[in-house]
Amino acid sequence: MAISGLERRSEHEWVIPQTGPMRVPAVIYASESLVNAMDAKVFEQACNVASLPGIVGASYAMPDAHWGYGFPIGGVAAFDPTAGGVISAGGVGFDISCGVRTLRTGMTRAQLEAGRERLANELFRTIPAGVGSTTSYRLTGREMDDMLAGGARWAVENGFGRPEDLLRVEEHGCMEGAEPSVVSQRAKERQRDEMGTLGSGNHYLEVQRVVNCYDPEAAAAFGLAEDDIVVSIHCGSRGLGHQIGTEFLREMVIAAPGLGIELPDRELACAPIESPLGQRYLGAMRAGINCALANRQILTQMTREVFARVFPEAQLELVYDVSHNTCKAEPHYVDGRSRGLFVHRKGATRAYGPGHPELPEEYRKAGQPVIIGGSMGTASYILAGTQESEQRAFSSACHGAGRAMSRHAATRQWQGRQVVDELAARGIIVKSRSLRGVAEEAPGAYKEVAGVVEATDRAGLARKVARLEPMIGIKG
DNA sequence: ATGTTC
Repeated sequence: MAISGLERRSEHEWVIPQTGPMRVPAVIYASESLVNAMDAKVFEQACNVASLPGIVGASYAMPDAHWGYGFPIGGVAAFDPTAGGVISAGGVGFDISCGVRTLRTGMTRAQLEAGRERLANELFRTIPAGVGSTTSYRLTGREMDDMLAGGARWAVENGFGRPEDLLRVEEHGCMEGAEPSVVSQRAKERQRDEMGTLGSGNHYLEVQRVVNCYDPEAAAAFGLAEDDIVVSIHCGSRGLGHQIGTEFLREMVIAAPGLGIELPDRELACAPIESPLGQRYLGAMRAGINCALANRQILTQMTREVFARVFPEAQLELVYDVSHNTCKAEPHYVDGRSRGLFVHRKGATRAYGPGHPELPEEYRKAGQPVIIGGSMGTASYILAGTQESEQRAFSSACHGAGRAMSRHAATRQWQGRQVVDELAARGIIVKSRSLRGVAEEAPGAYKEVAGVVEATDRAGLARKVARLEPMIGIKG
């Protein structure tokens, strides 16, 4: 079946050939049914990205792609700084380094059941969640700058977690090249008492059980077996990342004409990586990445403290921490030679294959853990990066189910209370301070995560390792 | 995503 403008290259790969202002083709990795269900805006946005200066290879969309600000969410694009390549605030997204980490507890389902209700209550009471949530960890100006430079490493040095955690975080917990001095005072003020908060929207803390190991060897390498209890934390850089995104987006829109950049869409505002503005954004964005890494690290420590009260035997070792909204400098092979590229992944996960030097020793054979968050009430997945992913989309994979309808549409279709009750009937405890938020996040408002993961696996972006089913959800 | 519209 022909889908307007798309050529099918293989079962799970679709191409929009280079035309007009496009500098490279657009490539969509998805099944036929996912492509059919995608908003045409995704294809339009992928083509717009393909027209940006210095783009290398192609503009990619992952199987969970949906309409976003400028770039599609589920979009991947790499740029060569020596060829006028650009960096785009909209290409990273507002929630800089939003991501997810998974902790294994060493507990089985039967052990959890004995105290599940109490654990849910304690987590809900302890983990600050929701719009404008704050904590008592209020940072001084100096501490803020140290946190922005040090990320999760700063958090560990300040008592939040264990040094060995850092081996299982991208960038070993600290994004180098962060420039706290170029982050505005306003961004810092917004973040001052938001460290260790979950936030709202699709962010969550979930207690899950491993229900299926598709690749037992890789699952064992990640410390996972069927019936194990794990905890996943999904959140980002809170007010700070949002403020950085807002400010630089505005500045890039204003600066673009003077930098000789013609924008097909003002939401694609960007600056050459080698320009002073590009460098300033890079320094601020990297500080935003560190903020998110530190935030997830602090939340990890808070979660450990809750478990210590309810299940003292639980261990809570970090499996891995991945970021979904980033632009990172990485070497990639293009046409047989290694080039230093800046890879935007917006709603997309890095998925390094086996043997990559960035990976911790014990994961080097299996490949990078790729954590795919489901919606509340549906499964999450752990995948592993593949060797061929490097040739697909610069070692990238999807990040979640992806929304199937707007938040507004979801609130017309569901009541929060009804969603909570239906999940409870299925044995899933969901706790949230916002019933409207629960309605917006109703499982039915998302694509079928299993189909997205299957397409990701079949497209060769990452391979399935394990499926996780929710047991407790703490929502913003 | 977001002190849910500086």
